[in-house]
Amino acid sequence: MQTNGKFTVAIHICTYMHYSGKELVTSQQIADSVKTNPVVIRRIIAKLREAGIIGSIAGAKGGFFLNKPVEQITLWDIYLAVKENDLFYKPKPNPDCAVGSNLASLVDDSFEAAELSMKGALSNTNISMLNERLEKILNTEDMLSC
Amino acid sequence: MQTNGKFTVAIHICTYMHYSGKELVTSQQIADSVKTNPVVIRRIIAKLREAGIIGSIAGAKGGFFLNKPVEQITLWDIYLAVKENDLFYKPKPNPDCAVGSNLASLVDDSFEAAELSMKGALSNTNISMLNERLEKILNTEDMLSC
DNA sequence: TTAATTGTAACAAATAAAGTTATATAAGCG
DNA sequence: CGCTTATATAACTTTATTTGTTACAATTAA
Repeated sequence: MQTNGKFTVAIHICTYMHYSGKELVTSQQIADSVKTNPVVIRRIIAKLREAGIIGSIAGAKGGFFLNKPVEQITLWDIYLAVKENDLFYKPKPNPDCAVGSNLASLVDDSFEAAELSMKGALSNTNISMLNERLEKILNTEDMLSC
Repeated sequence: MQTNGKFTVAIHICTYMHYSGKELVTSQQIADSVKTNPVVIRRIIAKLREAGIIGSIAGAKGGFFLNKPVEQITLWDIYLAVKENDLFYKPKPNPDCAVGSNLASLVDDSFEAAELSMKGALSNTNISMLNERLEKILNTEDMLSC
């Protein structure tokens, strides 16, 4: 998986939670769908929780739930929630070189603008829409759920 | 460095080549500016060469040169030249799960649109502009070049 | 012919990401 | 209350990716 794998898994988590129709899903159930470990899922959910996208209930019969209307959970919200680094690597200054010592400030605006430009594309899609697309695909197939 | 480190270094390479004012620069000179190994530089240049951005001359007194007018080398051109993976991780389908088996096709359009949306921001800036910004900064400072 | 340089393969080291184990905490239920 | 199931999170291990290094063939100027 790449650096951005968390984003994709986070979308998977939200889509799965909505699609399942259950009020509460466990990290184990999600992990089965994603084919990974429950701890990996809980780590990503921790970030989605901080962002107010997911809520959790501890203890027996506990689990996770979507904490906002699915129409209001966009891919951009999820992107921001799980983002850890800037999109592009910020060069470390090399003080011995005119170019190397200033490169970061030269590209900073462009890098920020590029990342922000994705907002438009990613805000267009929300979890409700992903679920609609999914239902449409599944109506034309026979498919097992997990 | 992140996955996108090559992009930043590639910008550094082009900016350095133009700023140096030399007709030919060696991978060693660039490596000193970036603070890395000449082979690392040549690997990135190999991609910039494939994209027609940089040309090379082998042998003694050889080196690299910018193969296009600096006004026509945009950050988007460089991004495409050194890009190896898609911007976002494409989920591997999990055939045992309705969500997991279809997620890739659900997010594909959004992911592609997000990546393409950066074109606007990154096409706005070219190597000539970065050099102008650099000269402006250096005029107000005293700085060593390497 | 020698020295300097690119081009590239092969390998090593470092880094980052993901996966795993372990354990504390919380809550439902008999 | 004590057992079971679940989250929360820390610590550690494993794996994968990226970067760095070494080595060497090919090229060209002097």
